[in-house]
Amino acid sequence: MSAYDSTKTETFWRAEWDRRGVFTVTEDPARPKYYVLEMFPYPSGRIHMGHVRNYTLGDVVARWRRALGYNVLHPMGWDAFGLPAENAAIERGAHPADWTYANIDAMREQLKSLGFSFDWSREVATCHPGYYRHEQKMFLDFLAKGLVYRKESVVNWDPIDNTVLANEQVIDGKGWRTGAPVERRKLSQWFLNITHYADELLEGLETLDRWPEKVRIMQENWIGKSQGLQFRWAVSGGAGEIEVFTTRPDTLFGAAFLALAPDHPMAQKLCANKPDFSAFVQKCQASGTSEAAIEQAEKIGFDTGFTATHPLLGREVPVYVANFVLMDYGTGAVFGVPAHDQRDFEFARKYSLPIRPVVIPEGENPAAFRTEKEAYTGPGRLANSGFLDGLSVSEAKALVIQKCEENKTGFGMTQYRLRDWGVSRQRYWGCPIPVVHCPSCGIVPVPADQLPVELPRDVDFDTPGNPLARHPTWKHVKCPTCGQDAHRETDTLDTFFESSWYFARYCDARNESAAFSKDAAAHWLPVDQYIGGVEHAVLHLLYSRFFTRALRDCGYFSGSAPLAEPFTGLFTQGMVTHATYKDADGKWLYPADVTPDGKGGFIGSGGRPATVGRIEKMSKSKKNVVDPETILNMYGADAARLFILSDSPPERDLEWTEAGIEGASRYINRLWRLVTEPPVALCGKDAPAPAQFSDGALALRRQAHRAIVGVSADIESFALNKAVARIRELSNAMGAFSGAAPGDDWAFRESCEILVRLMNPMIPHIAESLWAHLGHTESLTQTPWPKADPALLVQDTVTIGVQVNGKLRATITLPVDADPKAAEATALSEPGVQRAIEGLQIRKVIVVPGKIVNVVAA
RNA sequence: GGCCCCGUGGCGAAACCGGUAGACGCAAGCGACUUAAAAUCGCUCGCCCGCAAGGGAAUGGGGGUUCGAGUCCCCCCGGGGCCA
Repeated sequence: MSAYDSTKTETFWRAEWDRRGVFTVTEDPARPKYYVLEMFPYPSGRIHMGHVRNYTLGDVVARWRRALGYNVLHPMGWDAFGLPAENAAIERGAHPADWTYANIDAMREQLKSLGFSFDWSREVATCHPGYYRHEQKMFLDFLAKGLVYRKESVVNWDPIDNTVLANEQVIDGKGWRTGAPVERRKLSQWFLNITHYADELLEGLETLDRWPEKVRIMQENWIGKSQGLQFRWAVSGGAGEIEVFTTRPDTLFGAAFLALAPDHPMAQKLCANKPDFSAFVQKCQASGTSEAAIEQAEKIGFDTGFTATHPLLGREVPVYVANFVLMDYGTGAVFGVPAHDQRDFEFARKYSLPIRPVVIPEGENPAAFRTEKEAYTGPGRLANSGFLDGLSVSEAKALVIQKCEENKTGFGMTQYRLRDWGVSRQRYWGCPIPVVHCPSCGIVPVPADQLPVELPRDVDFDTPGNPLARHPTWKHVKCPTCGQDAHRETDTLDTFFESSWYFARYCDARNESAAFSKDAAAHWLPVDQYIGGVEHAVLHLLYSRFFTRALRDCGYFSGSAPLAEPFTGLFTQGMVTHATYKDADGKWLYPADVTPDGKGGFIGSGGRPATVGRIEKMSKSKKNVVDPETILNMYGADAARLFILSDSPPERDLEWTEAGIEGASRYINRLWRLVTEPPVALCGKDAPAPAQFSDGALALRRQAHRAIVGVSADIESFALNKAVARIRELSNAMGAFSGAAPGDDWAFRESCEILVRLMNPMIPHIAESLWAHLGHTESLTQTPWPKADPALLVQDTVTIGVQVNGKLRATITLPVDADPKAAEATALSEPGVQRAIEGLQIRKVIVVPGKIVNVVAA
């Protein structure tokens, strides 16, 4: 038999799968459904190793579920709107649409060459009007439902280009292209009311038991629910009242000061005549505006000279303006309790304010307890707090809220860190927001029968700013209500909008009259297994969870089974990393240009020495990238898939190495030889099983049937590196098998057939080829997963360790059902055990059947 | 600073409910085949002592629980993530 030709084999089988249409799926109510989805890519033009890993994981799941008899939906599409297309237009003059569709064509070919079992008939591209017309309808439905509103919001403004910048286009506070300091401008923008669902999104997390704990915690933190008290303090001299929010109403008696955000209206009012105030405000802004930066910065304050009246004590406390109070959070005003908040503590030290403990840890004497070095934030009982004394923290919180509600100075309330989702982008390459601004009717939705509002094709990128806004005709329309001159909204939607519902579109991707039919959604949703990078742990996943609820409330799903969670299972894969290389000048080198010098060092192109740097995530900037296409051409899809599944558990980072892909490739060739040049001549395909097997054949059969159970469990739990190891173990045993006894050929063929089916989800091309070689005409894509024979899974003997005082001294092999007395006797008769207990008294012998014998001696 | 995750041979990793630590692979070494190389096949391969048989200490460090701890508990060190 000739050497394995991966290119020929792989090309043949991909064409064959295509010809037979084996991955095109329709709803089959007779079988259980399984929806496996990988995060769709941005069509940058080329796939990278992260894609290969992501889609290989999904493909294993999809092929395995099909073999188990599920009705599997496994689609693919393109997250096709976004800034890079506009950059290409500016830099190369390519039209964003042409550039995007060309990239899609190129990447589709690349994905196809990896043999992924996608149902390409359901492919979507979010930039296609056939996709975004439904999204525009959703926007209007949300608008009608009160889930969309408009408000003023701050944007990053580049004063040279006269354009709005996305956050990622702002580098160190400067525009990425112009380098000009970015200004903050207020614009009227569209928002989605995600906070309406804050509680539901939080509660829903508890039902997601097949999500990583890590991601659930991230979302919980992001939503950031906190319960507390909002109440009023009167400012001295009749200057007004200040609304204060706190999550620690229990510590009210420890209040030493009141602090306002620098941009709080009351701060502006109280300090209007103070000459130093504006300098102070500038100083606050200099330390940065991010929450993290403020936390690191020194706590500074500005004494307004005013006091505020403590609502329960009647005492006066000073009012400061402080850099650590944020206008965005709560009411922009806090009261400071130095003994129980670290920031307040530092602040009080600096300005010599009293530090009065009011929560005393259990077991401490209230009279003696002091907070000397840092604030005490733990639990305890209230003291020095009048009517609260002796209560627990939670009891005191409830009582203070109750008191404030009784005397009408405040009320209990819940705060969220989560903000509403701003979806307006002043960009061309996005989904147009389907509304018209009319001078007399105001905001008017575009009537449903006029959707989609399509992007105009004739735009220019010669001048900065939004091409839609300066297009000569596009935005000028008649008001749909009154018919007078009006203009279109020129903002487009955030691209997270498209990715918030694409999983639902796949259920019914060619539906022209609706985003998806209720029946199709009811059949396929929710996604049973979603797979992607952890970088989308918060935004994309939270937005999708929100969308599903918003769509539900707009009647998109059938009433009998209203959907809340779009993804019931989530797997977040690790990154693909690679060593970095630099030349003598410190410039990054591509791995492809670096070769080992055989002495542990490396040589770059031109024979110049190269140094190896850290292993890092593959990135273009560090050039430590390996192009999947190069790998495919050299080793084939199966080898690439196998390597990416071997060794590293999928949730951990995977280091791409040349040695690793070489090893995978060698194994593919070994498999080929194992089946095509077997150590035992194969018997006929349908030869009857012999009545008796040799010991060797029996051992091989046992191993093969155990592998079925093991590999199944490993795939189920995403331990694909272990699944690969088990397959290798089985093939190693088969390679070492040399039986010539009657029936050995039958046992070997059986193992071959099991092996090939087990490896099929991972390396499907060679598996198909070997399956055909074994005489089968049916494709593996139609072949059920092998079933283990229970009789071959039971062990009749077991080898266990014998310890003396916890140290291993011997191993013994016993019948599985040996009684403990026999196990003890065998164990004690072992020479190693005898040696170890020589001169000692046996105190006790612990026998755990099937596990261990431990002799305790002294 | 808070919360969460992770530290196992030269390397990537296994080790189920606490019960033989290192499966599987990579790298390395030796040998066979070959005129030679590649490929392939066989053997060795965590550390220390020992020719061996065997023994000793070992899962980041320290302590604890237990007949028995990589696994459970406490403290510390180091790395990573999220939120501040």
